[in-house]
Amino acid sequence: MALTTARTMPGVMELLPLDQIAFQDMLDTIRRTYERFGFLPVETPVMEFTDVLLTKTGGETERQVYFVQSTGSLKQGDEPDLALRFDLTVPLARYVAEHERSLSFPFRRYQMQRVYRGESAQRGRFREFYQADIDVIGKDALSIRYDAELPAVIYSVFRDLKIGPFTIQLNNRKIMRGFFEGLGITDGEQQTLVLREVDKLDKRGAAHVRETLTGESFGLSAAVAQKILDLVQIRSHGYDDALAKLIALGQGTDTFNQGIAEMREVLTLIHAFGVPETHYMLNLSIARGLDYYTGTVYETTLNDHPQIGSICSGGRYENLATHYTKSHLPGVGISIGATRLFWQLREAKLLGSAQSTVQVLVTQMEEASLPIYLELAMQLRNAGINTEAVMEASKLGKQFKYADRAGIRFVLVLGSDEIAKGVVTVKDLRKEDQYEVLRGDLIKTLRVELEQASVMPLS
RNA sequence: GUGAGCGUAGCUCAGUCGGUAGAGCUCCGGAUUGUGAUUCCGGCGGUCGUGGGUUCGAGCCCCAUCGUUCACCCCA
Repeated sequence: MALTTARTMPGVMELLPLDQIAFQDMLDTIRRTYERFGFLPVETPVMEFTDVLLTKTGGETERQVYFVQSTGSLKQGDEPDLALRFDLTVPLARYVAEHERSLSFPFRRYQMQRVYRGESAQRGRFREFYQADIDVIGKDALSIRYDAELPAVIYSVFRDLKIGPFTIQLNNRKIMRGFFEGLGITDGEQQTLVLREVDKLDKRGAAHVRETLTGESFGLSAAVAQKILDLVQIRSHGYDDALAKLIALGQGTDTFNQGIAEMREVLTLIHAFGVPETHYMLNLSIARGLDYYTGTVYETTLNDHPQIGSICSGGRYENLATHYTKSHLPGVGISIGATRLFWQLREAKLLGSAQSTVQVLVTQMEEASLPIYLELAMQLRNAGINTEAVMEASKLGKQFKYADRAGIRFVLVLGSDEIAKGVVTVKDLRKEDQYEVLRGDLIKTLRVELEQASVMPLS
């Protein structure tokens, strides 16, 4: 029989167990922080009705959507009425609209699930990937203060992930749009196009942006382009500097003034939340491509690895669920692309090698003593220690090799010598060290070892 | 969706002028019957992406096709 090549589609991340453990640790850290800030868990189905998911027929999103169809419906030639979600914000809008009367507002939810996009294969781009989102949704209104809370969450998450220094970059679209208005760019569409172009500043450089803005498609004068560049090249260093730079911008259109006022309040509260001023800055070129952001926008980058790009982004939107309800539901949210983040951290060798979830391996010295090994293993499990017992007789060397490759740090050896003496040999494969302990002291000893191993892992 | 590059062992790759297919790593076994990750020895593993053409002869040249990677677009 001809074999089928075992393979996965491109753009999916499938991991070996030790990497999977590291990835799950990452998700656990994010989840713990979200919960610590008082966000509630939500899960939604991977599939949604097509008409619900594709309310805005934006060419770009529709191109990337995977449609889902049952075999029967496919044979009948029907159009698919289901599709896979491509982000968590649209399902959130549907969720809030559907359960509006049962939810308490402001609604603070977190959601960590996989989303699907028909991307063409490219480094760091996935067709299936995890997003870890938080959003705060208000009924009728939502205080600007929540815009300052999210950076505090972002700070805590990335601090706890221990992936090196990072910077939360802040901007407000009202500042940008208001500024463009003042320059005579009053058309909303045109403003959006300029926003997108300006957003490329850090990647492509000022010269490229200037060239595009003064080029055919935009047709802006050199003087106007220069004024835009002068604004969007503003960066701050520290809290006082950020406030000073905002004040120095002076007055402008109503939208502009409102943006400045919002940004000032957000900065003041971020300071009050205790986010160190080394970890945030104004970057007036940040715009985000998505149309629905209306005020504050965020982007977070790793200081030592700028090529990784944004590892967390989001912003304020004026109305979440216009397509599903007449209620006015403003919100602010962020999204961490967990799959891409993990992948790029691994590529950049920023992840230490993970240890197995198996904490202790009980080796099999003599087949006749198997009942003793099994009993010992159960005692350890009952004490809360993840324990694997070797079930098949083999050479001790093989059993050690197995433990080493499986990432199991502690190995117990219990042969006739130990049984006679009433002790167990504990070997630490990472420290290359071994010693005997009394059977009665084993659990206490292992707890101390495991505690030390988790606090100070040998990399 | 637009443009460019690359397809040889599980992985990374070599393969001269067109002359019957190679290495390293990995994996399995042994050296070592109570000790892994080092070392040494042995073994498993390929329809050279697929189809056609040129040729006495094609991994190599030509055409097509599929796959894949990169850039743009967009995005986490």
